[in-house]
Amino acid sequence: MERSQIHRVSVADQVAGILRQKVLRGEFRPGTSLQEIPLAEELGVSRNTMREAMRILSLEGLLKRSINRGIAVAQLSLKDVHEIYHVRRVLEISAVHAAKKPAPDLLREIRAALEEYEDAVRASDWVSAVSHDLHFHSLLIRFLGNRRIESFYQKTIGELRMGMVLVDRRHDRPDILVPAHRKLYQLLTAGKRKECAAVLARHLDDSESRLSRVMDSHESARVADAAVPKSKRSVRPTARVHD
Amino acid sequence: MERSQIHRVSVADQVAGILRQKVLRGEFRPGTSLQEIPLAEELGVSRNTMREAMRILSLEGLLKRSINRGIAVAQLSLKDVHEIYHVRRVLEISAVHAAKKPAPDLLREIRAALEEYEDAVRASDWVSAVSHDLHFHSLLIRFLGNRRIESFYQKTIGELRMGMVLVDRRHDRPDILVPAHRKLYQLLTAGKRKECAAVLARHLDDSESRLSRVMDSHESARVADAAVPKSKRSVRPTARVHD
DNA sequence: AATTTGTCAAGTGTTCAACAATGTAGACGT
DNA sequence: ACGTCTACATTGTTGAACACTTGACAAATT
Repeated sequence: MERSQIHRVSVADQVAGILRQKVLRGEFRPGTSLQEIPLAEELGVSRNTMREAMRILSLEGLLKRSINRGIAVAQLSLKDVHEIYHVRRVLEISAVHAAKKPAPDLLREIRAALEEYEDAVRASDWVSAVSHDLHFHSLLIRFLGNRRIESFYQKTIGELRMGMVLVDRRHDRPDILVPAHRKLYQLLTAGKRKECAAVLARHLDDSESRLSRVMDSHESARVADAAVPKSKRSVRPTARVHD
Repeated sequence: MERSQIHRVSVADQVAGILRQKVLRGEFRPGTSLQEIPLAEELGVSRNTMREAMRILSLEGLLKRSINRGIAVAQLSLKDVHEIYHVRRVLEISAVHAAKKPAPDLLREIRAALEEYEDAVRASDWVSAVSHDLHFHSLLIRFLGNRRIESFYQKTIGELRMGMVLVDRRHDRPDILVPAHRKLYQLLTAGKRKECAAVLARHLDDSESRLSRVMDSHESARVADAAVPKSKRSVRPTARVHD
């Protein structure tokens, strides 16, 4: 018996976790509306608990509520992507600057993430590659040693990930970003923080414009699709939204 | 008829707003436990709505839930204060650096906040002074022009404010911090961002150590108080907590 | 034909009442 | 004083009900 924390979490939290995974893995596509009753029945919980779970996710930014009209999976706009990358720049660069004498354990973890990332790329497993890429960056944030910043970063990255699973991977080539990561790790261990920050800034700019380009083409395709009058869309793109 | 947005928000959100105010104004002291049924009846809403409202606030960090034991107003530790000031340093300094050519409207708002702050200090209205002080800093964040960062900052400041209302104002002298703010504004309008950032960093350090000192004395007083066996405490300070 | 109005079903927002699961406090015996 | 047990209080969860909005379609109007 080696459980430091007994596994006691509320059902609502568990449901929120399940939904979160489904959203982040792309099982629920952005824009699709989630209805309380069917989902609650599907997971075998009551409507109230499902509401609580959805409330959690909407506060995390993964779901958008529009009052009396229901809840839908959040849809990232280009502006959102820009904003999220701005967040990343501010936090990750601060983190790198804070890595004056980094903990060896953390550096080891970063190295591990890097290797897994490279493995995934070699195996052409893009989904896994994206995951390890983001994990690499999440580890950088740990240099700040700040729980609040970490959870904010994590939440923000979650939104980004949701936007990334959508994109058709054939349109992007994650392997190109590998050398940048290797360089980052190298500069970090060498203690060249300033240079590392500069490389990181360029890398994030590059990554952002890459994603923006892909999303832009998708966006225009989606809009063109919507122009066809027949298609009944379940969710209005310009709904008043709160939360 | 000149209502741009008809006042349509869910009851749960309104309740959350009311509770938020009460917590931030110090009507609910940190550590006090909030019970669902009495509070729900007091505001004339059902228990479920109250639960939703409390869920919102606990995700904001103002309330702490410990499963099956209830919800209590969050209590800032010295470590929390340190972490929050760390967040402030990272974000506010980034913001000042981003103020290359600041919007004139924003500068005007900052000036207004500064003057209100000074007025409050002259009137010895400490509560109002703290409020305007924090508002001044919130406006700095706007230089980043990033909704996500702003709401994160706002949430963090909320936690801090909750901790500040508790401290007996006689132990601190907010007036001392006025010149620093004036200097910040002055450097900002002069476009001396680097220097402004330096002053800001010092100011935040000063502010943190000031609050820490006051809280430390309170803390020890509180602990000593708790040592008296008779006093029935409604909430255990070391409860396992989630959310 | 185009616009307006009425109707209706579906879904959310909210309430209520109950029960189960858990934690709390006091009584009890040792 | 120390644990154990029991009764009570509170939270967690469920299920059902009702009021209101919304969106879509049909009917009525111009």
